[in-house]
Amino acid sequence: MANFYSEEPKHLLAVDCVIFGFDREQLKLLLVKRVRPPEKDQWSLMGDFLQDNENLEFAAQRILTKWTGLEHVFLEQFHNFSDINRDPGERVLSVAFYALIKIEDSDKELTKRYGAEWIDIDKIPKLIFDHAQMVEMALEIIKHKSRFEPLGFELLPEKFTIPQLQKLYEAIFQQKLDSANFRKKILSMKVLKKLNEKEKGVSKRGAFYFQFDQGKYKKLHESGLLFEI
Amino acid sequence: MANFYSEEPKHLLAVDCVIFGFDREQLKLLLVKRVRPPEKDQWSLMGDFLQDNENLEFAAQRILTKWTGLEHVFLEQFHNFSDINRDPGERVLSVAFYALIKIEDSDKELTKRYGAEWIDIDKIPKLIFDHAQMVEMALEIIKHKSRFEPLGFELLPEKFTIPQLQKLYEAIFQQKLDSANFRKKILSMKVLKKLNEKEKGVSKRGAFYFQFDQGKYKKLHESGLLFEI
DNA sequence: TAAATTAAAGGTTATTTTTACCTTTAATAC
DNA sequence: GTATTAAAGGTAAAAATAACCTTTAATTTA
Repeated sequence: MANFYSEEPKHLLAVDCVIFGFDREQLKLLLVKRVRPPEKDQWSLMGDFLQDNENLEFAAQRILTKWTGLEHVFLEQFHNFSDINRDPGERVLSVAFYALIKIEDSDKELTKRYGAEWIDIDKIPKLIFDHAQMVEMALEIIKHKSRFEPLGFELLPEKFTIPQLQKLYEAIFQQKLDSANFRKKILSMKVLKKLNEKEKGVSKRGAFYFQFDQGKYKKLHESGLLFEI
Repeated sequence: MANFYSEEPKHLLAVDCVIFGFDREQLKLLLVKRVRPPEKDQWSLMGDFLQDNENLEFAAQRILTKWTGLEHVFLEQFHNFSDINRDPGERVLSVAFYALIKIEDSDKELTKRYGAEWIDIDKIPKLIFDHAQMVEMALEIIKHKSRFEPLGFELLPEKFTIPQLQKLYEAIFQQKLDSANFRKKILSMKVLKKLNEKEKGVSKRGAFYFQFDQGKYKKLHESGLLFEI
């Protein structure tokens, strides 16, 4: 490939991932203690440098697979952090992604081996660089976005009950919801498929399992948006 | 500054701006014919390479000032385009911004001198690289975002009438709105200040001018969001 | 084994918001 | 001075939301 732009400066580009999970009670983030200087041993998001042979989405997926073993994760870039001194080591721009994963599908062995930990979003420790800002922004974004897009399902197992789904939204929005009204609303959107199977052991009566119907959602979405909580 | 990451690859980073304006009738984009190869003389967004001494926001503002003369423009990064071959010249990642400007405040002399043109969004010509994709995404984003944030005011003069504001939203959403209901809704948000002055020459009766009250909006926004169209 | 307990699931009603119009008003044009 | 037009304000039906109540299906306890 020719050098069309040889006079222009080049930059180090990092990809950092805010990885969200939900353990049936609380929203959690996957964090790790940084293994190299600067700020070695401080809590950090998962990140790496963009390589020449990959685009940003590929790099983010590569990072996610490294730490969780998962291959097809919901991932979205949301902001670039480009202040000149944001990394005390050297100038590095960071492209921040957020990821929504089903904790129980992830490779806990792998996560543990690398020393990563799932931490409640209201117990996040001090983070390196501008990572706290990344987390805050990612939280704002999923809070807003999950009102209009079916993000929630990315955090739950394939089969989930309506009370489980409600707990998730309560964790995201940080507020209690009326269970009867929540049920009505979510069912009125016609994107859930009821299974003939009940959850055991949690409540006496047991709640029916449901599945998110991606196909139905796509149809609705194409015929003018619909999903709203 | 030490070289902490000397083994990592560096990348060319462009900043491209989707610049929106509104001429009282139609949403418009500022476009220009590219002055250098590859794809010289093809229509393009305004862009430049990120320099070492600036962050992304600074670079975007620099580009905007160059083409419009305006200094404090509404600007927001919205997506990175990073496919390895997106630029046929050399690998360049692009950080795309959208800008909302008041056309009448811009330096038309400057715009003209550089050969830039305001083009209706439904008459956009073929664009270089992935710029069409950038425009499409920016449009989607302002369409969604202007429902929940007072973006519209960035595109109108300081003083505007409610029918003017309505026309703008009709251009953004690409649909007619009921004028009585639109008026009620926008006034119910209590972020407009009515001026004791009427628009002349457009309609017989003349419509009162209003101003957007940034202060009131901020107060409302902080006490839980409010703005919604 | 029957009664008590609990959360799921469904139902009801009042309130608020939205939508679709209709009426009045203030200016200009004829 | 009357007709015309769009601005501005008003109204009523319909839809959506929110608050709360009842029934149901299971488990636990007596």
